[in-house]
Order: sequence, then C-alpha cells, then structure tokens
Amino acid sequence: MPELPEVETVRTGLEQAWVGRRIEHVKLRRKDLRFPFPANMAERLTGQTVLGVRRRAKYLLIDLEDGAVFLSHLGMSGRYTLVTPDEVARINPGPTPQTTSPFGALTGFDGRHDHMEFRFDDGSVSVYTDPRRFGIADVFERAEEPVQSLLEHLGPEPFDGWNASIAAKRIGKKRSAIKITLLDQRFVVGVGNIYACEALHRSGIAPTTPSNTLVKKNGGPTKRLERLVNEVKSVLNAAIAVGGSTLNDFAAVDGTLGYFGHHFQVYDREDGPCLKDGCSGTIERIVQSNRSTFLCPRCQK
DNA sequence: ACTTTGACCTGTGCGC
DNA sequence: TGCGCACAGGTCAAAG
Repeated sequence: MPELPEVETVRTGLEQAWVGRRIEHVKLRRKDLRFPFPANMAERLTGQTVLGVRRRAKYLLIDLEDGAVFLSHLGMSGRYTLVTPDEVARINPGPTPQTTSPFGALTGFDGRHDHMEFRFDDGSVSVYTDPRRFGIADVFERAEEPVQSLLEHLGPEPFDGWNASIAAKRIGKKRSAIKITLLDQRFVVGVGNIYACEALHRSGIAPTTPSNTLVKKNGGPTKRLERLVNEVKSVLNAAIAVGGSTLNDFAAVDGTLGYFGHHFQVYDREDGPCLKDGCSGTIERIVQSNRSTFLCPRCQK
C-alpha cells in the first residue's frame, strides 16, 4: 500500500478534484471493506460539499460542510480513479450488475473491485478500487476526531516537529529490531515496509539492530538515531517530490504513475549490487515479523 | 507492558 | 496449460 508519500500524493489529487464540489450520489457495491461501512454512510455523504482533504498518518480525512469527516484508508491495494465528466458521458453508465462497476475499463479487473463510486455536481465520478479490501471507509463527526479509535493511538507525524529526542523517548527500553520499530505507527506514522528499508540503508544501520542500542544511557538519542530520523524524513520527502512510488497495484489518484521505484536503493533488489558510493556489497533479503527486509550487510552495521 | 504471530483478502508470478 | 505455493505497500487482535 501506499505509504505516507503515496497517500500524500492521493491527498493532493483528491483535494484538486473534490474540494468545493458537492457529492451528488454515492454508490456502494458492497457493505464493507476491512470493516463494515457505517449503516448510513452513503446518505451521510450525499448532498455534502467537500471543504478539505487532510492526511493523518496513512489515513485520508475528508471534511464535509456539516462537520462530518469521511475517513478513507487505502490498505494495501486501494486506489482512487478520477473519471472526468466527458469520460462519464462516454461510458454512459446504465444499469449495471450489483457487484460490477461500469468503469472497469479504467479501473481494471472488469470493475469487480470497484467498491465505492462518488458522483460530484460537475459530472465527474471518483471510483475507489481495492482488490484485497484491506482498506477502510468510515464517517465520524469532526469533534470526535481526537478519540476516533482508528486515530487515537497514532504517533507523531514525521514532518510535524518529530526529532531524534522524541524518537529516543519513544524507543525507551524497547529491544525489538529497529526495522520493526519503524513500522510501528506509535513510534512515527507513515513509514511502511519500503521506506523503512530505504531509510535504514541510507543511515548505514542494520535492520536487526535492537532499538534501544540507538538510545544513550541518559535517554538521549545517539548519532546513529539522529541520522536515522533525518534519513526517514529525507527519503519520504524525496518520494513525495516524485509523486509517490510505482508498485504493482498503486496508481496515483489521477491515473498517473509515480516513479520513485526507480530510486529504490535496496527494496526488492535482492542479489543486486549495493548502490551506495564505494560499497561493493550485495543486497540481501531477510524476513522480520513475516515481512521482507532488504539490506546491504556490507554498509549496514 | 511488552513482543510475536496469525488473520484479514485477492492477484500475480514462479517452479514443476 | 494447469496447479500449488510464496509473496505483496497495512493493521489489528490474540496469544505468548
């Protein structure tokens, strides 16, 4: 799925397409994704004008005019396809089977995984497609946000004052591998499997390093932790700048593919040469917590 | 309180 | 061509 940079790219796309527009119709082709939709979700959204599109961690938060918030998480394989009014007219969606959308030619899978469609007052349609259905859609009142169960346990945003001292405090005495800590959304939000691998490689830190060895006895951050925090921000920034990464089932919201994948130094490069200047190592793949980790054993210690 | 594991789902790509 | 298996960007609940 989309990690922070990809979600940020989608946020930007939805902001362009949705803000100031009124939702005229919501079509739900099933009653759930990872969790059941709220019973009245379609009705709750219909008729509302979109005021803004925010991001918290990997969640998209869409502010509606009456104070409601539409929450959307893309899971592993969720994406939005924006269909222009012209394309909608050309496709001319008529009666379609319950579980199949008329936009299959644009969204793939013959429309079988197009679970939500949003029609706006300019005639455009946005289609949410998610084969694996690990995504989430929910609605809550803005005032409830601090205690919304999906959001309340989340740690700091990487670009909102997060620094090495804060990171050191969160690590505390944790002995689990630093790669696992980076994926823990209570430590810092937005980092997923790809950017965890990339940030550790840039930092020269082995993914298996016990987290607490990056903290000094007095509780402060080591130089290595400072480096890691900086490299996390740096790699996320670079990916945002490029518009998100391209992977098997991710497309940017407007259908344009990002291409940060071309910049990966270790991810999915098992047996390839390490690309770090002056390093002659070979990229290895190991498994941590049932997930692949890619590293260069030569320059990551 | 911590850490690890399995579960949720479908598609794709590989070896046989 | 078909089949079975491993694997995929996330997250949570349960078990240790």
